[in-house]
Amino acid sequence: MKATKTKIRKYLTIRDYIRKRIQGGTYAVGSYLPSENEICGQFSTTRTTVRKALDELLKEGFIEKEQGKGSKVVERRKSLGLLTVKGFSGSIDYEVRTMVTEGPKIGQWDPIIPFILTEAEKKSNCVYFQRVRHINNRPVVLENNWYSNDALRVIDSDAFIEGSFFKTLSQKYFIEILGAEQELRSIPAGKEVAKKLGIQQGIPILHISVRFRTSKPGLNLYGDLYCNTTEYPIRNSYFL
Amino acid sequence: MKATKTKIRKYLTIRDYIRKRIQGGTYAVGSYLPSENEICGQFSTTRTTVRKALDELLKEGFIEKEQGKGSKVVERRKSLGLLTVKGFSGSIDYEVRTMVTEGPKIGQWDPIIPFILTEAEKKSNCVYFQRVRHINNRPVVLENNWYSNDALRVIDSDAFIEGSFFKTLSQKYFIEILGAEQELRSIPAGKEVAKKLGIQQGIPILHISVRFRTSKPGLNLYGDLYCNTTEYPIRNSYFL
DNA sequence: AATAACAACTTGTATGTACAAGTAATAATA
DNA sequence: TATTATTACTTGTACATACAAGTTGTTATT
Repeated sequence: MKATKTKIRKYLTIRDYIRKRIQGGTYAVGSYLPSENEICGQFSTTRTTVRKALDELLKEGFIEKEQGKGSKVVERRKSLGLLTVKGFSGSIDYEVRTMVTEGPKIGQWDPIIPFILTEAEKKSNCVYFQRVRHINNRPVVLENNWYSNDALRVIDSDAFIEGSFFKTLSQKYFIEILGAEQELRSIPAGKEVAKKLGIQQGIPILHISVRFRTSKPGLNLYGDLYCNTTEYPIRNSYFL
Repeated sequence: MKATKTKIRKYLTIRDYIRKRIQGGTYAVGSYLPSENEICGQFSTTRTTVRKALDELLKEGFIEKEQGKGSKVVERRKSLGLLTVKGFSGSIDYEVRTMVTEGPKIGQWDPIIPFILTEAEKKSNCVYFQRVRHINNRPVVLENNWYSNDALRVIDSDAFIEGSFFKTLSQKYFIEILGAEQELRSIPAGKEVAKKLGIQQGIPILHISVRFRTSKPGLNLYGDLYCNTTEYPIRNSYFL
């Protein structure tokens, strides 16, 4: 018999402790963590172990280190290679306003999802919602989202922190995005999409199917995006 | 006066030593590196330092570790979030055949590049070449590439290892891709692109502008890709 | 007042040691 | 023969310590 001996590993304990405080806002973005020696004191351990914990947070994109100064909490989104909408000319980030146009509500898994669902997901109901992202008051991205209702309950759109679903997951549920798989296609705008994005039918549209893996076991977020890239291209980047 | 004292750091020495042997094929993909203790012996140091070197190679995607077994050399492309062409249904990787259709030759910087060139690049001549990637003997991706001739000389396309430019850079010049920035757009196929991809004009095409950052200072690779995604979507993924 | 030296912090690199835990082949046992 | 235990490797975690190197504010000097 193999007992489920989840050996506690000190550096993971420290990592999780600090991460929760970053997610919850106790350690605010831009501020510095306690020094490595202070953390050593709190957990009665050595710098080797504390530094291993901080290395994890560094890899995960929660902090960055500055020799002689300390470990600074950073805006995590920047360090992930997530797709973002950016202005066509120049590098100005445009203000994106997000409107929830449907749900969240319980529905059926849409066969448009090009990823193979897990057995658990297939058996589960699915939560669906739709959003439209506006730039300069014009609709640019139509986004459908699904996730398993067994893995996470329905969250009312009014409860979205700053209108952001991901931010809500992080700050209220301590759920983080660990990675994603994407499929990109160029397609002519269909009737529905054209209507919702206020463009002519047939205009080339960037279609993105994405599966986000999260830190919550069993929870994947599926997305189906239609982007009007004529004015605002989609950008992403990643570095070692 | 501040002397340029490039303090040698042992773990970087070890990292570079092993990396070159991976790049050059001395440590083949799929094989295991010498054990940490053996490396300790070679460099007369301790496991702490060797492990730090291996951690770097892990981050860079050159190896993966297996407890109780060793450190295995892996195909690096898989661990980078680079865009790859995948089959529409199923997860089979299709065989992609690449044909160099122009160059490499010295030419002008094309104003289509949407990234801001460095001063050094602007002043330098630029090396240009064009490739068409085929799947099942049908053209799917048209790719234009540029780089500064001051940073890297012209490489004859006959010298491409297995037809791959990136593989050539790694194995012959020890130059690695550190990251990339991309812009994605959906556009109607123009006359030239339609002709080279064997499709009708106006069909939606995925247009990707990309800048690859490399490990060689001053060397960026610029790409301008036109992908026919009707049969084969573009995929990429990234994980922490 | 401006500058230089210092002190007190921070993170970075490195040594040395010990034991836990996973893997694989071998030896002992039923 | 088939199973189990042992052994000898591998990587993983953790301790304790030391000094290098970068940052910042204070103190002493000019």
